[in-house]
Amino acid sequence: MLRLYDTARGEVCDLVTRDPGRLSMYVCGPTVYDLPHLGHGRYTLVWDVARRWFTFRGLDVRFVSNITDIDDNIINRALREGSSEAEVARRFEDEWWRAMSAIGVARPDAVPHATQWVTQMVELIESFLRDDVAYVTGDGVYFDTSRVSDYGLLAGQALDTLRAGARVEASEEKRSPLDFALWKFAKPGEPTWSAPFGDGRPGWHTECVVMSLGLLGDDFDLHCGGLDLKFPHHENERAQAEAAHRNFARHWGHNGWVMVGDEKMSKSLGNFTSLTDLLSHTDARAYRLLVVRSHYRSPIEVTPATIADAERALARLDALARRFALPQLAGDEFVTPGDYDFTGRGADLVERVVACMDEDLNTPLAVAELFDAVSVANSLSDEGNQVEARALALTVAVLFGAMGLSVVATVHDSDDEVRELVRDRDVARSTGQWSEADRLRDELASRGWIVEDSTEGTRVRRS
RNA sequence: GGCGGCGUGGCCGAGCGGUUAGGCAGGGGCCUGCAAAGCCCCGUACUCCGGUUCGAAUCCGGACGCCGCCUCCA
Repeated sequence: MLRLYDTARGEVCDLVTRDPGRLSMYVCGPTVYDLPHLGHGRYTLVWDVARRWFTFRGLDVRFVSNITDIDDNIINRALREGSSEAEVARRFEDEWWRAMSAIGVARPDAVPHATQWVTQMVELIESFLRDDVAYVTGDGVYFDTSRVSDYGLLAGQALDTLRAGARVEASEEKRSPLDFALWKFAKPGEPTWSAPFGDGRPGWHTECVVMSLGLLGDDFDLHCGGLDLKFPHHENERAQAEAAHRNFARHWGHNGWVMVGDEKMSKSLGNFTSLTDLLSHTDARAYRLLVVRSHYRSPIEVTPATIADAERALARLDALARRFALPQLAGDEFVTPGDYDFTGRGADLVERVVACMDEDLNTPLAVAELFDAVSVANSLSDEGNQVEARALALTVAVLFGAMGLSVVATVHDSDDEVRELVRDRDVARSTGQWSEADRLRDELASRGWIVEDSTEGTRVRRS
């Protein structure tokens, strides 16, 4: 039984899906007004791993994640750049998918765009006005949070205690500081959609309720996002669903922050590193490994030291892939167990990893099991037991693949000159000319190649 | 002020009542012409103070330190 921490209940619970054998999940996507940073990278990786794992475990997963393509930040950026909102949104959405593809995060099954769902949002807001759950002010339509009795469930706080600490916003017509905008009336020059209660644009919290319910239906299984969305974003989504008398997510998942020193990485603090920057000098797989080596609900620190650590660990996996000529799995195709016949040690490993992963996606424990198996596979091979060794190594690759991490056996393409040096060195070694062989190795090293001798002759790989 | 989380060996990071977590780095050995890769051995850690227990990193109480949310944020 798959188990997962549910924020609403505050504990790890059985993941009982609406339809047996199927799982619907919605992950709150980005607002496209800037480059994706490491925090976006972490949440997309975490939920990509979850999606792949659920698939590996035999669930038919439907994965929906939105793009918020209209909001204040986009408007401000367009204004600053003298371009249009649509242009800004399109440009950064392109950047987004480029980054996602670079870190190996699979495309969602559906990608709703806020601007495509305005009609449904307007209908929802109208119903709120009709039911007196929302009210109109000078600048928009607001949701009356006092109308939802259990408002604060996700935050774990009662409404009145939330209000006590809320900072008061200036020039506010809201009845309560907790009330939130469902709709913002357009100022001159801003993008606008017509609505019976006044032309304008939708508020952020309204998009996700409408799109998640619209695409996955009432009572869908899993709603995920970064911990910062827990409150107020997800709370506000919940409140709307409740006010609309619709069953919302059965289960809530939230991932922890990326930290910079002792601070959370965030746009407002300005302490972020873009994914593009990271990937310019780091194997994207190292970032995925770094992410799965800690639990998804814990904070992680991404520093040159932790990245370097992950890169070296990854090199160990790639060495395994080279030694056993393992296939490169993961990528767009999801790994499922049906294609493999696990026996003996491999079957035991699968069983152990499944136990770790099924219990609230304990990837760090699973990774520990896998690294143990790496040593065992190498030992078996050292002892000459090639059949068992390779079977176990393959199982390791399959299970990492199930988390979306491919091990890579690729011997990088070398040019003619390099191949000649390698050939010369093999000749020198076979005739015992050690100093010549060493000189050729140094020569290769100076060109950025690491030399590895094997029974099949000299092998080189990029340093 | 309210709510929540965290403090583990040089670093990263699991565990959450009794058994070696794991990785990286470091030391020693094996293998190798020498290396690389690989294997073996080595650190005996849990912020502090009390308590419960045959036994606590793990439970309870307290202290200290740190972080987050309550406001846009993945």
